[in-house]
Amino acid sequence: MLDIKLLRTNPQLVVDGIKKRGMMLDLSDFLALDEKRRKLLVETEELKSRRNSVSKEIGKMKKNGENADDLVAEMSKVGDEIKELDERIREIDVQLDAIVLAIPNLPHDSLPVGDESCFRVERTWGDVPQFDFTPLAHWDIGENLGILDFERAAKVTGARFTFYRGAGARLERALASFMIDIHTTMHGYEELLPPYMVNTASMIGTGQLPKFAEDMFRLEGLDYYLIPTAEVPVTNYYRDEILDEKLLPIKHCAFSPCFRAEAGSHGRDTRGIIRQHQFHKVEMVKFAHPDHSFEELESLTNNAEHILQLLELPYRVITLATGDIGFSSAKTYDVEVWLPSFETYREISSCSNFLDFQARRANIRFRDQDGKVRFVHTLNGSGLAIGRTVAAILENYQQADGSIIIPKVLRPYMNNMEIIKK
RNA sequence: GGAGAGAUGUCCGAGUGGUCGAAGGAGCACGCCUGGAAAGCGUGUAUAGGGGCAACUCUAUCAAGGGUUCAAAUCCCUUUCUCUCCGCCA
Repeated sequence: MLDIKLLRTNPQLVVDGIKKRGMMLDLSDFLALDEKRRKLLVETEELKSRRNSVSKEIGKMKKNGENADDLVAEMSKVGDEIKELDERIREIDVQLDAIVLAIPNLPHDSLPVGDESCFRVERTWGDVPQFDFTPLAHWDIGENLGILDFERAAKVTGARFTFYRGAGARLERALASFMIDIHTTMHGYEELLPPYMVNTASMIGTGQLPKFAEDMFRLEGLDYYLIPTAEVPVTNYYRDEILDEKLLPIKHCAFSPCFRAEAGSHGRDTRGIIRQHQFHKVEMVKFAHPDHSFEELESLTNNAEHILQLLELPYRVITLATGDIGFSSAKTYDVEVWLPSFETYREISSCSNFLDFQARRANIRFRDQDGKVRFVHTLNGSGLAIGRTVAAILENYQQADGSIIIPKVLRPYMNNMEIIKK
């Protein structure tokens, strides 16, 4: 959520910022409602002030045994007026809320301006593997080795679900443990294992709601949603709290399954495990001092890259353009891993600085040295998406005979298994 | 699921209709004291939103929402959460 005062005092700046996303924003309704609200607010507050002082007066009179019936009758009327005004204000508040919660964050100035094709490549790492045979797609590799079973998953559940089997399942678990271990021991993140369902307030806090309800799985009859990412429970961990400045930046990592309805992506990535309704991810979340959040974004991104370096998977880092960043983000780096069968880099981590956008929604603050209470900056990034990491390993480490060499760093997590073969 | 108790400021905790934005304590900040520190003492210490656009002032906030009342932290209702006992269960 953007600062209401910014919307009020500099609407043009907001409109221009949103325009960079390729979206038109009309704030005239907001400004009219906001002004009307403040007018009513003054009215009702004057009446309340009067009621408060007269009520005190009545109290004194009664104590002295005087008759206050006239004042009581008058205040009864004032009370009715207040009730009516408050009701009108509440209605306006609902409308204002709906408007403000639907406005995305402003893109940071450092972003390339344009649509999703306008990303900027920041760096590439590792050598793209050369094969003296035609490399297979990970779904073919997985099925050939009997470690991925799409057909039975479709029978048991439906499209966009997968059974991992044997060494495949083990690889997935090994990656989760490996990533968490690196982040907790080398990068200084404290692990959280969060609930996999959250309430509406949490979904609003991180920005999934109210705009993107169709992307989520909601439990019937309950105010619970399956989490689309651990970002939601972990960021909301500190919702409505005032943090100690000395503790910033607070860094948490979390392993969790992620559930996404993938509405609107019919026909995209229908094969394999790139786009599933359920996948695993290790997420990194930071709560940072506003003065240092962009430095924290750099190190967060480096932490994600480090995992790929240890796994010896080639990747690149791009800065998303203004038209491609997520609703809540001000700046996003995507880390993209090389997938031989796609002959391209595919997103495996998305690292974002949300500034105070989420903190304002979720009311996460800190007390600074002067005793002032301010919003923190929140950041998060995948570290990494595990299903996509499995896909990358299968494709990049595949051998001519269809077997898979297991990356060295994972072997201790897999009972020193070195190769997956039939 | 049944019965009961509870939810107050950064934290602990008092407060059962009017003088309560809220005692007391801890913590924190500043000052005094000290060679320095601790202890002591003193002072200060909520958030949000209005209006003046500065000193200032008003309103709201004692889990959330609604109600009673001239007036609610305090009374009533609903919801959420926490704790205890029972039941059930991994």
